[in-house]
Amino acid sequence: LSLFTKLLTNALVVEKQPVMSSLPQRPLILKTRVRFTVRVRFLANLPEFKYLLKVKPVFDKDVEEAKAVKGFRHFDFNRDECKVLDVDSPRGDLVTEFGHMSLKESEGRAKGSHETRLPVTEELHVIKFVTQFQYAGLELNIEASSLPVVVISSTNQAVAAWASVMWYNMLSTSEPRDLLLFVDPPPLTWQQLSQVLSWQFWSCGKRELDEDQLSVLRDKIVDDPEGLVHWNNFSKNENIWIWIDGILDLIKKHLVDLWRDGSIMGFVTRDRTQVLLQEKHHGTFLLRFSESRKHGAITFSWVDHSNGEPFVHAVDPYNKDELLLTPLPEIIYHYSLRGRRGTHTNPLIYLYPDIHKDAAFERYYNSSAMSTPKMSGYVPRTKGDFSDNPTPPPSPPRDMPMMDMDVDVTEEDDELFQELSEFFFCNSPTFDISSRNG
Amino acid sequence: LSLFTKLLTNALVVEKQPVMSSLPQRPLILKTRVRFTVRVRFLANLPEFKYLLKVKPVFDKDVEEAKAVKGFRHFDFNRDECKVLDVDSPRGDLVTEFGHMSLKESEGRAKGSHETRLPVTEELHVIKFVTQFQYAGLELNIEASSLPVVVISSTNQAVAAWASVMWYNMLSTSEPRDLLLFVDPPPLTWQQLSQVLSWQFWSCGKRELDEDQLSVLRDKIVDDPEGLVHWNNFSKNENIWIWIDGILDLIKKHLVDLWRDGSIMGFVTRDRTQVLLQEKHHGTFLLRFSESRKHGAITFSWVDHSNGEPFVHAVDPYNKDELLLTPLPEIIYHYSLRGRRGTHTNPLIYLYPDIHKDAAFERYYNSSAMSTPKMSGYVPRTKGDFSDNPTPPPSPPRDMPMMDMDVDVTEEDDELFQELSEFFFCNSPTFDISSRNG
DNA sequence: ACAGTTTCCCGTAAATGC
DNA sequence: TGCATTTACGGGAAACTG
Repeated sequence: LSLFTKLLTNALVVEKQPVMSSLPQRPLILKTRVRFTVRVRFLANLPEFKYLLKVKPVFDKDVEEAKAVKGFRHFDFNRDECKVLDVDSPRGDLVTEFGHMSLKESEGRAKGSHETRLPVTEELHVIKFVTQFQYAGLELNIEASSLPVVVISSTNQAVAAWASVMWYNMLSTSEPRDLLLFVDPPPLTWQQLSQVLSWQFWSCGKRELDEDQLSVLRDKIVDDPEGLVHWNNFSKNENIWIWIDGILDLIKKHLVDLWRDGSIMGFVTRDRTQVLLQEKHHGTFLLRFSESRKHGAITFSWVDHSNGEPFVHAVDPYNKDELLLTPLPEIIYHYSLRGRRGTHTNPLIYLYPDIHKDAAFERYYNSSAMSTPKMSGYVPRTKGDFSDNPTPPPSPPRDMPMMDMDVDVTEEDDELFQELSEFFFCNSPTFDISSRNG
Repeated sequence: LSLFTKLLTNALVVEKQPVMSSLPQRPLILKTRVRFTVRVRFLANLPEFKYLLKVKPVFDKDVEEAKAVKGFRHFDFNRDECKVLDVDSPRGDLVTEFGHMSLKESEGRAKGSHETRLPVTEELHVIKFVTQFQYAGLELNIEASSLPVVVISSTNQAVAAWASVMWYNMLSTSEPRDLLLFVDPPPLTWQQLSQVLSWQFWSCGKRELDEDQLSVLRDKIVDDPEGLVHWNNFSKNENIWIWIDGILDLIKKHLVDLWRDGSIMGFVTRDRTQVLLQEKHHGTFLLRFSESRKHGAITFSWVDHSNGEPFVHAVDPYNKDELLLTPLPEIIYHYSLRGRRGTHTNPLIYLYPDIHKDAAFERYYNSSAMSTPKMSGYVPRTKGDFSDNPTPPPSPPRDMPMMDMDVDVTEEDDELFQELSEFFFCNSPTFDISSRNG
């Protein structure tokens, strides 16, 4: 039995509580003071080591990069205990679970000036698991490392942290782990970025971005002659990502159904909206996201032929608060404009190109909510019955993930390394999508 | 200089952060793990004791009652430090401030069965401050106690805790402190309870309850032939208080202006609404609180003469979520009913008895928000400009209070005791109201 | 199983640090 | 002073516990 020195890690981010789905996801975002769980699994099936391997988690162990960056933060685990690997009955693997883990910032921090420090969401850390044991006169130090971890202290940093995670992933498919990636972050090609963005929409709304949508995004995001996207424009100066993230959140919370159905064109410029609608029937409308509201908002534009010339109107966008109170299908159903002499009419008839709105949305009308709202006689309205429980996307970016980590220990084996690295990407949404949507 | 053994305390609850208002309030509700501040002041002006008095806070010191109740919880302070009394420049008093205090439940809890335990919101505790010093060969133990403290662990317990605080206050004006009051809580007279309730409305909405409103509440609350109100009916079985508290919260968050103006009749039965409205002009309406919604909701009823017979309509009540999005004056302004042939009219014309709605509410209309909402052309709506910042009531029940406590140390002095006890009640809202509103 | 109680943690606001 | 980062804590929901 020859043993090894080089170790491998694969990190799995899992749905929160009991759904121990095994869909692999990207690196980790951990929030200080918030509980997470790590499961460590010995890759080689060696039940004879039961109770012999004592594993200890260490934060940023031997991270040279940390010393190179001034003001790099230090963290510790709130509990600092070891666990002994035990046999996991179904598969017979050696595993253990660190539950109730959480991070706290530790004092010994070399405070660098603001200039020289990396923003916290660009600081990459790792959690390593170390074990030491004797066997046949041999003493071995085994180590396994997590994928990079972004440590945040407040949920308002999660958006920026997620941008880092995406950028990191696109750049380090098979390269060695580079914790200083954001000291001088390389640009992405539009091809790379569009792919990640599309995954995000799949993850939140069960549908990727189509060519037209991607084209609008490309025009917004790419301003480099060579078609590259620079980190600073993506997540710092222009901060396109914060805008996209607001839309993803809006979809996830209030528009999963309509987005999955493809009823939301979403990314269309005003000009193009004008062009598309004016040659359509009176009352044709489309749904697009607000380009100015940073926290995600959706609006509808419709064409009006009643004055001879086609005229395209647009409504002030609806944000999350409003959609929480009234789901979009209901808003569309009840939308009405005051005409001459106090008459009211609903100008929304066909969803672009020519689907009657009821054909598109009828299944989401909620009978009790759809009666004229706030009418006399205490009409009971049960609001949001179908929007309060949208099918939750499996493990979406915006959830703070539990950390469920298979620490895979094996002999020196570059092939396996390669295999697992690919595994990480192949099981990502892209793969799933291409096999589902053609 | 003769000294003393009997000590006195007066507890002041103060607005949260910097507003060190000195409006005295009732006993205390403290939430575990939430910071509070206690200021301790030596009543006698004895600057020569500067730096000689070392004060230590102790939770439930020598509380015999605690031992009598099975499962009585124990708490400790998260920090356990002493402070030395120093001279406070403006007044020359000896004071000190315990900042960053918080409570945590301690282990040594005698767990009683559910049956025998007091509900946590009926468990009364005290915080005592002890100091020991030598003077002229005399060694003295000085102690001062807070008014009773209700310790909760979650904000959802604050409503029930506040009920306890009110009940306690009405019953222990000048009696000795009884921490077991809720083991067998005495009833209140309607006279007593109505007074406290009225204060609550003053505190949240700057206006007390009038005779008509109190009469409706009396009919709802008193079911005892002798006009007594029993604790079980007030805060347990029927739990009238949770309903009233929801309304108080609604007022505080969304209706302070209208309530202060007296525009909200609020407590009116449906029957009486019918009687009042049907003899009024077409379009007369009144505002009343929902009697069924537990979390506070308001509705309007109006009389319609357009079909010959007066008919009184009512609208489905608006709750906090809805009022957050659209302030009530705006809702009333925009309310419209679909009539025959698609015409819409606003049935609300006169606020009962005969004030035109614009006369009553015009000052609360927000110009940009009042344009027809969600019309075409991206009409910018600035929602809630006048409702997001209602004048906050000074130190309202629903805020988790900081604890700012004058620990008043004096010689044996029953008169002062009496005086301070009265002070506690005389500076309560009642007094203020009667001197303001006549 | 259940009800009372506590913990968990997002999201906003405020405080803090540099 | 301004901006980046952390803390505070209400509120809803889940977890705990007898």
